[in-house]
Amino acid sequence: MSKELEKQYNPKNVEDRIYKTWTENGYFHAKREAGKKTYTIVIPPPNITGQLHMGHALDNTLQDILIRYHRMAGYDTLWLPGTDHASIATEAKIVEAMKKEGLTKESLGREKFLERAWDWKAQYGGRIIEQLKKMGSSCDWERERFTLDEGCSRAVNEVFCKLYEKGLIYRGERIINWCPHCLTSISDAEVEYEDQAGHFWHLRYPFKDGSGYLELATTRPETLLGDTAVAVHPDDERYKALVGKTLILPIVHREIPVIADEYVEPDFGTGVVKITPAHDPNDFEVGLRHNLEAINVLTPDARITEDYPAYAGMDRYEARKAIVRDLEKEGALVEIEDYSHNVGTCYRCGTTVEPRVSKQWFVRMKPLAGPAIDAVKQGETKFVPQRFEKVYFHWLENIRDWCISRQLWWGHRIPAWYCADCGEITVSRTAPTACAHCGSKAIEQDPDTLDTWFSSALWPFSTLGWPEETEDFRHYYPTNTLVTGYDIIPFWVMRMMFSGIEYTGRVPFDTVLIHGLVRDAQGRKMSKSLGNGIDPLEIIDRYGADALRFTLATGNSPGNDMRFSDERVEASRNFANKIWNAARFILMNLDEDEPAPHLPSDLLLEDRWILSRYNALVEGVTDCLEKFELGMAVQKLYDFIWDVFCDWYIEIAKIRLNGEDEAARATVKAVLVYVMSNTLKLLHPFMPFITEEIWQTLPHEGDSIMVSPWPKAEKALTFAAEEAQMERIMAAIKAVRNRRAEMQVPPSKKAKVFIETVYADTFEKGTVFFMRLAFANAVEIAEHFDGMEDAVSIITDGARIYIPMEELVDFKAELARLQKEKNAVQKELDMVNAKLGNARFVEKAPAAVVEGQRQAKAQLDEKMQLILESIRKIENR
RNA sequence: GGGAGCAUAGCUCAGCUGGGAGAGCAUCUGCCUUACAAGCAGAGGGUCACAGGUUCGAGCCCUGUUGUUCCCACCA
Repeated sequence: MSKELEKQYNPKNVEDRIYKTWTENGYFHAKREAGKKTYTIVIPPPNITGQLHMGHALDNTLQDILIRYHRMAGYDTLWLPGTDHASIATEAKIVEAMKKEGLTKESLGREKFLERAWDWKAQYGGRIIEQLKKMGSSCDWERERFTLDEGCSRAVNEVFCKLYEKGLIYRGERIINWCPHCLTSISDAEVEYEDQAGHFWHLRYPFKDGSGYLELATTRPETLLGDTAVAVHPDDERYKALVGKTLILPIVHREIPVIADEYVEPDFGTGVVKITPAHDPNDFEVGLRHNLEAINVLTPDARITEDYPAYAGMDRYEARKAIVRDLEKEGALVEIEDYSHNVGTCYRCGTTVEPRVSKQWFVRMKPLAGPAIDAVKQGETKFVPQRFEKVYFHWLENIRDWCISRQLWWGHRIPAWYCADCGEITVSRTAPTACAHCGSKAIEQDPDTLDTWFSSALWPFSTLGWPEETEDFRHYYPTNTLVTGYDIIPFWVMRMMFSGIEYTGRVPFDTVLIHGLVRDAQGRKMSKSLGNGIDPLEIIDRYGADALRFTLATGNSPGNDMRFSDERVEASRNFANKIWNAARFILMNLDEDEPAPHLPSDLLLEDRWILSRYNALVEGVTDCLEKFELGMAVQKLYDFIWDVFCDWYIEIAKIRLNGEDEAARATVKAVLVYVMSNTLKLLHPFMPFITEEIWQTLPHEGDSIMVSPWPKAEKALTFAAEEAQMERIMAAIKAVRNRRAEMQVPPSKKAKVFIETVYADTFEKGTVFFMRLAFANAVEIAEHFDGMEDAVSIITDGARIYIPMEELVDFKAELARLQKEKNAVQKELDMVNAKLGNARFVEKAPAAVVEGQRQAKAQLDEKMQLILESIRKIENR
């Protein structure tokens, strides 16, 4: 015994130490090696305010698996990390913190506020990076970026100016989604709709000429203050004659016209709609078509303006009550109906969004969307799983112009200056000193900043140095795989796609690997408000990062949500411990100066079998990784390590390890180390820490498992015949164990085993296995044994096994069991015979399938013979 | 209203291009067998939601139905 490991694997003794050696050796750093294929992933940058949650843990586990695999497979591999300034989320947090000190943005002023924001970034921006390191993420930290750093900011300015020059960015007065809490505009993608219980207020608007009234219904009576028309459908016979007449708006007593517009659905409600262009997106469109005035009745924080003294200062909901009351007084309220409808809310704070007319900057999307659609249609970028293409297409095909200006301070300030003299706009990459149109010095920069996602959209190339033609950009762009959740497709994936195509002329990545959400054990979304979030760091603390990663990578297929539970992590932890102990066992048997494993030539059946199985594993795991079937890869590794290597090979290896034959000992040790250390390589992308720790302890060549070459499948290691022989022996051993368990024979009771078979050569090779694994104290093999009438008999694949344990044999039970077995085999035989008897099956099915059935039939026939014989013997007793 | 996912063992889920119904957990039985009780050896447990269809053959492909989850959508 040369080296010893602790009895249980303790990740805490391992993880930080190993991570440190990796970074100290610069293994994560991409070196732009000539002649190597590149593999690049840019990280979805987490928010600087964020804490690592399960979503990050999953996302980064998948990325690290891909990165580590490709690095070992010989690619020049770059995983570029960084963080996002997350303007609205961060600003909200800072404002909140300031509130506790009695401060507001305005009282502090822009400059002081930004100082605070940068302090905030310095304090919290590094926290999530440290947490990513805990996960084992092998990012190139020397290339870490931030969306608001100098380079990214230059890219943002460049893009803004380019698009402006091309006419793809414009400033205009439009109706936008306004958050009265965050006090900023937000984009369509940032609005979340939810069903809210509300009411339908049926109102009547009187005609000016006293000829009665029009009845209509609304869910938002308070917007009545801003009504500038009432609309009906042009073909609606009921109202055709009324179009053009004038109504008196209740309460306000303003004169408004009845107009005809196709937008109105005649069958809905009374078929009459009040039109409030300033506070409803549809009404806004109607207003444009009919030249209606858009009267803004709400302040930015959604209170009624000073223009309506009776309600001035009331918020939307107070005003609603007051106005309904007044409508009732005026006799304009007909009835109130319960009604549930879809209401837009701010994705950050949940406040009900207020559609609002205001002057904002927009990106003209139609010209940009087309090429982004084509790129995916033509397969330049593909989604895994493919079905998510539909989400992508749907958004791009129905896209509206992107509102990019935000009334926030934390972010990229819009590079546009307004001239006080001529009123023109100067857009410039660098701060201008005078108006580009009239030369006036009286210019002032737009106070607004850009949507966070504007800079995120440039992330795959801004981080590599673009707009400069840097070495990194030339070398690593376009990137390869983007890993993200399906909820981010409209926010980010789509925007990176059109941005990449527009600015660099190339798609930013060739594959988008989409994963689902991590839910709690009950299947609920993890959320702060529910308090059901599971902290990945706590899981790491309890079970280790490898166990967490393994759990996240397994039992889940791409794109589907997964449930997370402690039980699953426990199973992963147990697996880590299993590997640990397998390694411990091997190490116990190695000498101090054991050389790195080279396969000897005097291999036995079981050596060839395990090598052959290992070889198939290499092929399978590699194939799965190439196809992004990470869950399947990990399952294959689990099954091989636990069920094949540990449960069978190690047990069998003990025979020679405990023997005296030094040559045999050397051979089995070499095979053990060879299979173990190479399997560790295959497992390394999934469980980087434990694999490194063990690999370092085993005899090895090279400095670290993470930079060692990925195993290759070799023809020379495929032993089909040995696999088949071994399977036959294993089946026999299982049959013996099974029978003994049924008869409740304790393992301590050893027995002689007689194997009656025509496959003597095969079973000869497995004689010792029976002693070790089937509780035998002696094994005899022959084509026929006499005098076994009183022994327990077991039918297995190609053999009948006798165990003389007369005192335990209940012949009645034996007979019943044999009958049962006979029936089972007969059933199988019937099915096989039916197939083979079907001419169309034999003719049409692939040759391999037919051959497989023939072999199955032969095996079943053989087994049936053995069973019938046994039955006859018992009956003849 | 449109689109998508899911429905397989008691629970959570795999099952890739059609040919063996599987894993983990839970349950039951027997084991401290000198790597591992976070373990070992066994066992039970399934009309693969339902109804049709294609096929020699369907958990898998097609159509429909039901249930469920999610995304999108301007019905005031």
